[in-house]
Amino acid sequence: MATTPNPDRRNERARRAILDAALELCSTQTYAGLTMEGIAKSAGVGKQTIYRWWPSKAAILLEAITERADQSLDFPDTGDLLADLRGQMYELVRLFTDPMFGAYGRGLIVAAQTDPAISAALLDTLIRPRVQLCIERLAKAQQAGEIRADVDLAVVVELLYAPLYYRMLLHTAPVSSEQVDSVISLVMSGIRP
Amino acid sequence: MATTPNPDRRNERARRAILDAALELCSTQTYAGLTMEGIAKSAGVGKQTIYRWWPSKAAILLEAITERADQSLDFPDTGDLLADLRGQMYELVRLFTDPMFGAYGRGLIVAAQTDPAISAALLDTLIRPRVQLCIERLAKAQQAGEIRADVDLAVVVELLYAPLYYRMLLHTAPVSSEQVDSVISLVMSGIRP
DNA sequence: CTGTCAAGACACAACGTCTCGTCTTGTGTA
DNA sequence: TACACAAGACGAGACGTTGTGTCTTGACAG
Repeated sequence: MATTPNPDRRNERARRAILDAALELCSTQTYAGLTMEGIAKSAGVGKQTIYRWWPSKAAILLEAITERADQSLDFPDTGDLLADLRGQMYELVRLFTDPMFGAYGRGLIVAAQTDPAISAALLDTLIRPRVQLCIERLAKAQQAGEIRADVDLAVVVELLYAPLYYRMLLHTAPVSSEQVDSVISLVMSGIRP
Repeated sequence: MATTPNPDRRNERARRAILDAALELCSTQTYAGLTMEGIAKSAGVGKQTIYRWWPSKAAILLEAITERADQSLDFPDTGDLLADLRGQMYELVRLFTDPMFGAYGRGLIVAAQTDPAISAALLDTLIRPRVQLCIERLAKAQQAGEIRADVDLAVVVELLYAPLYYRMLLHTAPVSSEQVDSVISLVMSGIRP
């Protein structure tokens, strides 16, 4: 069909089966080993049903992940900036070192290198909202005088999180909570009044 | 042949043609569009000749890049730490924003996600030697009292360079010399005595 | 009764292996 | 030193395999 499909008549059972099969297969093997045919077979679904609703396997994964990641989007504010940052970043370390999430997190970033649509969706739904929340938390601290007024908070966020992505993607060393502590310690001493 | 090929009888002309064709094709199209058959055809070479000497297209690119990157491996030491860092990092920005290098740099990192051999080679030949040189330059500054004695220099290097990789791979914002300036400025104020 | 569904056939592209016949190269012999 | 020759690297491309994305079919649900 060249015409756009009708979402009202969509079979929810098939959608669920496809998303679940994609995550299931991705945790079993590598992202590279994930195929449309594999997903279709494992979900008990025709290939056309997949191609009707998703343009690529990366799009499937992105939807599956977004669905699960929507929860726990809030950045804590206990009044203790260090503790809040540490808690949030430890959580990210947990995700990055989780074999399942690690596999498809890397897979999505890989897909984003060649597929601009995936790149944009990844940024819009996962990365940027969380960066924004971190900036807002830092802004409160800045207003409270815990951070120098001239510091660009967007740069601080990059400084905090980039080393985690760096290690995850380049495999120079394992992502760890020790790394988080070192990074926070150095960055904090650079932005304190 | 199951036996290993004899390097002494290797045809240098074919090797050159393959490496050149790989770089050429990689700059023309995307890394994903790079195929063994394409390289073979473009180099005027049989596929077997490629498979005899390289296990994957990533291995070809790695060798081609290493060959060119060997030069200019030294980290400058003009006595001015800030200027030295800035110069070296501007150079990296230039590479990352170069369309050709950008394409196969990203390609190599992508390949490293699924191929441990590529990952190891990438680290050993390109990443770690340069990280080491940066650490050594920082160590001199530390001995000269420009950096606090308790600062872990390996973390500093990650803090400096990770944001560039972060932007290159996640496409949150363009890699730029302005970013370098912000990062250096924040990091320096965190490590000064 | 229109459109989605599961199933699978289809043409295409790239993979990695293989088999040719040709040409090159290192080595042993004179 | 000169040369002959076997080993093997070469270009070309056929081959079976796998995954791609599209199309067709008949069943069935909104």
